[in-house]
Amino acid sequence: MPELPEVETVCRGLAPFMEGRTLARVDQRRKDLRFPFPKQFAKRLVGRRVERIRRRAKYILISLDDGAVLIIHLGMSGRMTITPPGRCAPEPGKHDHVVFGMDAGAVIMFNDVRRFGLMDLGREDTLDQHPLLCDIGPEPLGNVFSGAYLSERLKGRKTPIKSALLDQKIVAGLGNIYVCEALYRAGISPKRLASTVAGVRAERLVPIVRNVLEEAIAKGGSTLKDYVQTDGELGYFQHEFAVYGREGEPCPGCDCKTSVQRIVQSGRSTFYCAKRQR
DNA sequence: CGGCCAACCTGTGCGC
DNA sequence: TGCGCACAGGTTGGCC
Repeated sequence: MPELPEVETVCRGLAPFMEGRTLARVDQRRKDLRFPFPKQFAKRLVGRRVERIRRRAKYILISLDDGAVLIIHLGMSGRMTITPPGRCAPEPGKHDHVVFGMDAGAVIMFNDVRRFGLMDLGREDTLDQHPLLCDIGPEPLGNVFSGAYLSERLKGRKTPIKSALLDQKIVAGLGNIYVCEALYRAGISPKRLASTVAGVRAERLVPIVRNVLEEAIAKGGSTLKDYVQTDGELGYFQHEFAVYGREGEPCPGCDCKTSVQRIVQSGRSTFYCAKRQR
């Protein structure tokens, strides 16, 4: 379920178990995910101390004490499992593709059924130029992402606003769920051409996108603790969505019979209220 | 270049 | 019970 808020939550969950600790053991259990692993992957990681964990777009960035950065993307089905120090880690299963053993005893497993995820190694000092990161747009929670910025980027775009917001070059980290939710809150139809959102609608949309993401991060943070305590799974907390996955249900606050509709846009489900979103 | 679609891969749930 | 199909939260590469 990894969009920006989930990836942020995973980063925060990993940090206490990895930051300042050394990678004592790295077990790479297959040769590729979406792409092949880099050469000498495990070997280049073992013995390195983790300095910092952070997120950029939907990427997890783990900087190491030799200037390398482990870049991880969870794809559609990737997840991280943590077994805290002192507890017995389960045997890796069929879809546990990488196992990280920390010197303090924590065991972190990367699990990804569909293998749309990826891992790569970059350099801290040139990370901006890394092929996976160099074309990505501004963070939606940062200062660059303003009404003026979004407006400018939507100008002249003939694609639906839904598709434009999913475009990681325009803004980083939004996925199918949070785009649906943000457009619902903003009262903007997902079918509306992006160019017609430039201007006042874009000004309105930007703070709504921020709020949707911040709320989701806050909820992730509050459920995170419990998850690590119980079965160690990170990234699988259930949010309550207004429209996503609610086809046929009345949307919150709708007094009419109009219910949430599901349509398909460029091959992906969009959920929206045709009455409230224009 | 902009925009659309298929493809990557596995699992699950539903209709017949 | 089994089969086939639709669908799943992401991204890319190829085509027009």
